[in-house]
Amino acid sequence: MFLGSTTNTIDAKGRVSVPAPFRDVVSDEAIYVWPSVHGGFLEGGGKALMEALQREIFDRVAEGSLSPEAAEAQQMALLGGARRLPYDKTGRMVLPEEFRNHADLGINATFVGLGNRFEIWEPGAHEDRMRAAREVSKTTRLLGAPRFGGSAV
Amino acid sequence: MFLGSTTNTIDAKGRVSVPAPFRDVVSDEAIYVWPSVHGGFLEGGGKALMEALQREIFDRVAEGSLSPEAAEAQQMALLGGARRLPYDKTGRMVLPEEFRNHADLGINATFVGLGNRFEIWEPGAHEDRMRAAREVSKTTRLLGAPRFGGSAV
DNA sequence: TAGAAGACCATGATTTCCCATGATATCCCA
DNA sequence: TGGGATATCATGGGAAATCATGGTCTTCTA
Repeated sequence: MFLGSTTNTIDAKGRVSVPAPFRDVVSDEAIYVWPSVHGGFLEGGGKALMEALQREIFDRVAEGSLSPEAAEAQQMALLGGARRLPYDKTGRMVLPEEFRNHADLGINATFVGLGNRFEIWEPGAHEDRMRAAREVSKTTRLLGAPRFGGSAV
Repeated sequence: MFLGSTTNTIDAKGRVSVPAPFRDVVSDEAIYVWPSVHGGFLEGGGKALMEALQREIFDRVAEGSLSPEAAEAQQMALLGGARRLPYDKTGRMVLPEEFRNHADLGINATFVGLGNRFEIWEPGAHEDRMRAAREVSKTTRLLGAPRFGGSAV
């Protein structure tokens, strides 16, 4: 499971270290990354996630909740934009320039674990987004969240 | 699995480099390509895909979800128009002129990986197609895709 | 025998791999 | 519990391999 946030540096060659905890999650020595259609950041996961996404598209067409046209668009946007990024022995991968541009990445990239997948953000943009996320989550209490005391957050 | 988009140049002889990652996917030293019946682009895959498509036609006739006439039409459109394109030691194949015409290809061709298959587009046309696909896929949320994006959209 | 198609060689640019280094975190034992 | 030894991690740099592409040569065919 992808957990936590880590900010690593991108060197002149476009290389970034994949956070070690993330590396332990995936099976093959690679992660799969694509530009998000929801904003200026990257989404990614392991091989298992890619396969699950494909299967879901297929299943939803079969059950009729997704039109063949929408499925094709989905495949084009997801698979057509995605890339398998293998990392070397030291755990480093190359972020293609197009990806760095999409996420407006400079010399730093923030990896954010989100369970079965993760996101890659420009650190400043991630800060803003986290602030927004905290605002939203204030109104929702999960099991195990403190009921009293503390400033919570 | 075919993934990502790559644009390569077509030389005077009609030769194009098959993207190296694509070459790793197929078993024999060739890919199978045919003009799409859905628009001005080419579709293709490996030997495994061709066999799977044939099998699917056969099976669907057997189970009755496809009439023998429709099956014949499918085979005609698919197998009749398809060609096996072997690539040389350097990974380059020749795109027949009829194919280049169908996809309106000039000096560049964009290979788009879509899982078990791929497409070949004129770069400009592909850009338009990709933009449209990303628009459509915004509305289709798969496996816990992000509900709220960042500041930069 | 001409023309086209296919196989083979050459080259520069890019990418990938490997080693080295410093910093941080982890472990272990007194 | 402290403090030193060890392992892990992120990052820099250089060497080697790969890739896309231009060109030449051979072979088949009409």
